[in-house]
Amino acid sequence: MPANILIIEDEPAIQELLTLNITQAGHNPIRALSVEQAQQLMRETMPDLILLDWMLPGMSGIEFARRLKSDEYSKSIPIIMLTARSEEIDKIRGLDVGADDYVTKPFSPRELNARIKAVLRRRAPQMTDDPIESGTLRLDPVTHRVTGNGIQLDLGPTEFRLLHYLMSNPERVHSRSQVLDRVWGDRVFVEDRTVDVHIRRLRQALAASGHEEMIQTVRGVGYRFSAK
Amino acid sequence: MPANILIIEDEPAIQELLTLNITQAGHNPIRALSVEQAQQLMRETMPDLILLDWMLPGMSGIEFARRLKSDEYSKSIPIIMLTARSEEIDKIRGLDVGADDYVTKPFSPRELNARIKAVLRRRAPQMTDDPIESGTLRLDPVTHRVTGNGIQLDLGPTEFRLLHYLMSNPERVHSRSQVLDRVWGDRVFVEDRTVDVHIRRLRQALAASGHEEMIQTVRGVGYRFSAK
DNA sequence: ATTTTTTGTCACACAAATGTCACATTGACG
DNA sequence: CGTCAATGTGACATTTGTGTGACAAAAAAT
Repeated sequence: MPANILIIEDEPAIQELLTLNITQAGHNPIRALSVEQAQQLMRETMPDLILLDWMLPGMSGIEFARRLKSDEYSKSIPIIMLTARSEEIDKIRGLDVGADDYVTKPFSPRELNARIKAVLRRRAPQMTDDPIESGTLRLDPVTHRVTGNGIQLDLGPTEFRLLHYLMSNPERVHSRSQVLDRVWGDRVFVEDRTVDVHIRRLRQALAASGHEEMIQTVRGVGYRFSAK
Repeated sequence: MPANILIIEDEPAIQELLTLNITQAGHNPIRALSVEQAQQLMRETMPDLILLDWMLPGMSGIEFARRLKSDEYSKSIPIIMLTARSEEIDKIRGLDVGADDYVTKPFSPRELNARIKAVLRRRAPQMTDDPIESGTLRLDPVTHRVTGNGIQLDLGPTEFRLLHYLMSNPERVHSRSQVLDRVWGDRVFVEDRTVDVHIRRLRQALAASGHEEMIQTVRGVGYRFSAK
């Protein structure tokens, strides 16, 4: 699956190299030579990943990364930092920017692509408005309906959002706090165990249409949705 | 992350200097003035890295390095060679000892620490969320699943973490305390033997999918994971 | 205002997982 | 071949994590 990758790099030669790499890997590069340009481009296209040089004219890459990670709409976008030397990685780590990974220049195309792949795989896919089917179960975000084997399920609002989230990210294990973040909203003071209760209610509702064991418990970690 | 670093150096002055450096860098120096002493100390503590002078009384550093690299139990331990002059580096390189890096005396503390750090980072891959495959065994941290020959293994939380750790660092011997540090957490009061029990449980689970002898016992030292 | 639904939390039950022990087995070494 | 230390193994009590039903407050519907 191709992704939009925003490249923020002021040196044209490296720009070019990165662009080439990303294109060959089947992704869609978006090029910015400065932070200002990047901000402009981000309004137009929401990138799936940002490649960010840490030394930039004007605002430093570090500062920009920190700003991105503190903003509600952009903080979920993974960032890979480009640094000149390996010692700098530790320095940047210490500064506690929210970067997801680091690559040192000069980099090998193989390494870069491997890291891009890893970061993209790690990120949880967004919840869309497209209908989702999993086995005989079907959830339609638009009509707000869930049917299993033809029967319509009766879910409460929270149960619906929970199921929507789980079906959007099948096979993946979700910790309770991850679920709280994504399903309840970002600033809640709700106990972790509350998730358990809602999982149970959801399981009960699913069982009513013959869907048992679609939601699995991974002890000590969280829950997983699977078509099975 | 502090590491045990074995220093093999006969000149007391340089010994002292190295010790100081390593301590300041937050590591734990183990001092040996001769090869014999070093061998003795290696039985007691398994070092994460060896700093080795190439000119030593008795057996030369070169010979010792070669021996270490040919020995099953120590060949995975990285070695940094200390040489008097830069021209000697090429000579030693030509002799094809398995040294991982070289430092010339006199050395700057900064350079030494940088190289130590680099070697340690190279040798100790951190546990990531990337799936790991080893032969027909596959562990996926994201889905929290382990499959062997297609069939899914049923592991407890600790067994999973343990296997994850081992598979992240294969072909390498881990002492019980190292395992406790990395798998259990940083400050536990748990008996060393507890590791043995969990290793056994893990072996049992692996055997259920036909994976025998993937975890080997190195008597007096620890355990090693190997694709075989 | 009253009823109904939804929600978060709690207490308890139950099953899985954990750490430790005692004993069996193995391997190293004289 | 015998001794000793290290490791394998099964059993056990305890701890931990999760399922579950009930309940009251809050929100929504009537």
